[in-house]
Amino acid sequence: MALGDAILACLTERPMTGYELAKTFDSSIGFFWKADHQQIYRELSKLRDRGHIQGREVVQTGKPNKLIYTLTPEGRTALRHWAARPSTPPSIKDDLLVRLHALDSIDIEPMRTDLMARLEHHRDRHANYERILKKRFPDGTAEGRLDLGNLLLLRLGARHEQMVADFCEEALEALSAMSGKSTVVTLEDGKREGKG
Amino acid sequence: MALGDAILACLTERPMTGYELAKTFDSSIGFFWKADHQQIYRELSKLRDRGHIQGREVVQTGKPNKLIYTLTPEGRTALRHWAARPSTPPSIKDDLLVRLHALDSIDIEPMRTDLMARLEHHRDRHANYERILKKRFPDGTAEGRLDLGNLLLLRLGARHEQMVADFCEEALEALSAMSGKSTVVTLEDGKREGKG
DNA sequence: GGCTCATATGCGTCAATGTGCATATGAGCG
DNA sequence: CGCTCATATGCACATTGACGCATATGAGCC
Repeated sequence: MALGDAILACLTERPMTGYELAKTFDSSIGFFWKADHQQIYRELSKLRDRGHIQGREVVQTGKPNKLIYTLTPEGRTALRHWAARPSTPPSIKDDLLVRLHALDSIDIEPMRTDLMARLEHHRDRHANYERILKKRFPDGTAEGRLDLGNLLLLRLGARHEQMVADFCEEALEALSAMSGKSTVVTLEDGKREGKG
Repeated sequence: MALGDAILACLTERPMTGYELAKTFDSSIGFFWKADHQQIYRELSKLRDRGHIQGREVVQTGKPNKLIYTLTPEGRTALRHWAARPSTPPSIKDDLLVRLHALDSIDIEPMRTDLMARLEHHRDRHANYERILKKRFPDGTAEGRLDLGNLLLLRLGARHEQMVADFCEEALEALSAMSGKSTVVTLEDGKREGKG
């Protein structure tokens, strides 16, 4: 069980509908955890069956009625129990790493393209984290416990993205230095490799 | 499809049996990717059915016969095709992060215990990566493509563990500073909190 | 003789996840 | 009128993953 607990954790902030949760998993928590709305609705049903959350139907006109879910005392207890269990360190499991392991059996050009896309991706995310950090924690300190958790969370995210971005840069440089020997590097006109 | 490709990537090094692959996934690649022998055998069957690998039975006495799997040309092509597709950036998906997000709804002491365990874990892994790096790449440079891939791989692993370990340390410090206000911090005799 | 260990392969089940599809409606665009 | 978008919920199927169990045998230990 993992997604269920992540949902419980989200609902500690405020009651939410499945739709809102799906959006949350597309932004804040979603930076760390991907879950689409189908997964979330399925999990919500299970949590409701277990009595960890309670749904309150709100009748709407023009839109389908919505179900606002609230944590029950049982849900809070379950969350605390789950949080008291030792966490299992996750594996990295990045396709990039597998490709690096078989670097001499694959084509370099697509690998470079991919690394460049990934570099951009991780830089974007890093910038995003930094933006949120500056906005929510301008002086870099947190007041309450909740804030502290989110500050640490954002810091870890920022550092992680920074690290992976740096790694992509390094890998690209190393590949350039190496591919000069065996492969022609195709760049736009006017640009040239220092080593080419 | 992911594990299958990871297996193909492993088999570019040398032909292996399922048993050897399972051991590989418990050490080198296994630092990034967890897979037990059942998963591997199942995946090997699939890959064999697809013609990506070929099994050669070696009759043994005293032990069950073994099946040494070799990459077929089709398998190599499949690997290259897979490696030419853009990679999907993985999510972090660490229980610790979810707990941080709900920090004010959980118990702090088990959280501290967990962070300490994780700190040790990531430090161990970091030391392990550094050890392998020093052994395989004493001067920090790689010769061929294959070596380059593995050097980059190990570097990323080392940095990742370092970063997470640092993060655990920071989180513990922040928690200590904070818990002095609301919770009694139980430490060994002689130690005291600056803020307590 | 029974115990576990290492070698070597595999099945079955269930939870977790990923992907596609279905339903319902008002609002805005062409 | 048909098209897509945003809101809001959900089912069905396939894959992936985690966990336990089964089989077979030589070697070493008590």
